Amino acid sequence: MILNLDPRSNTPIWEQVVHQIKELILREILLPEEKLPSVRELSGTLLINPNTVSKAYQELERQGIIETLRGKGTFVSASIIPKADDQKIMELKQQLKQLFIEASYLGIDHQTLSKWLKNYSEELGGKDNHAESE
Amino acid sequence: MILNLDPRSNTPIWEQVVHQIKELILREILLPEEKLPSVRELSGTLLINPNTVSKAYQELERQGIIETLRGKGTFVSASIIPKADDQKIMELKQQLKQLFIEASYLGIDHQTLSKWLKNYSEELGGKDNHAESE
DNA sequence: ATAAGTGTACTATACACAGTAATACACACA
DNA sequence: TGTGTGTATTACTGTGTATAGTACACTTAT
Repeated sequence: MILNLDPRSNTPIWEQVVHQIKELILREILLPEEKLPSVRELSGTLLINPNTVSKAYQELERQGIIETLRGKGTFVSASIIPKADDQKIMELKQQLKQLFIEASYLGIDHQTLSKWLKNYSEELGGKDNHAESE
Repeated sequence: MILNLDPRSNTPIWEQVVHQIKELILREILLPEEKLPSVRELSGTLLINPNTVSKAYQELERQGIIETLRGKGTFVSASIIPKADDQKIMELKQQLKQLFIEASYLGIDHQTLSKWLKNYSEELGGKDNHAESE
């Protein structure tokens, strides 16, 4: 598995791993029940510390996205149920608001942002996107 | 000036100050040419270090949003011109993509996000919203 | 001139966290 | 038994935030 990591980014490496694996699952490149690379293997290919990979896997498991079986490996969860965590939704809205403000100062209006969102939806969310009938 | 700061947030205090002042300007609570509180005054009311306020002001000036006059004070820029910085736009799109992914795992679709964006636009962007002729 | 108020610069310190490194442990499976 | 899993622990380094204190340059009003 090859991920795009930026050591100079301000977002921690383990968080970048979390983000990109979630994206791979959304894109259905990683399928339910599929086995992920071992901690040591992935740390080898990504040239990062095993502890960093472990931290990413633990965070993904905490979110219910992957499951780990001691001695066997880590696997994509069979069914990923979207959790309507109110706390996280509030944080997301706050983040969206901040993003809108930054966009405003770049001369980008909300309609353009919505258009981009729609593109991302078509590009990534081919799964439960209710798009089959379109 | 009263801002809502969260010392336990992972975003630095000076960055929170930057964000909230940008929002106040968008809301037209802070008007062009208006004087901002002095570094020492704001650090007093916010109970933070003057250096932290100074860092926020310097970042705002770097973005062309405020202007500082030595010995006189800091003021909101007379005209804030949206700069179409390609680099920043790319970062914004990346951030929006990540936000969409997180939303997907919370069961929120792109249409809901667009609706929220529209709300923010009406709530905040009453200024140069090209809404005069519409 | 003098004083007060402005932003700025500099050094030092404390603290938290990311990341690395090395090691050891518990479990599954052939 | 041996190899490959994930996990836990400890120590160390580096980076960045924030605080604290001090000093400087400038503007304005007295």
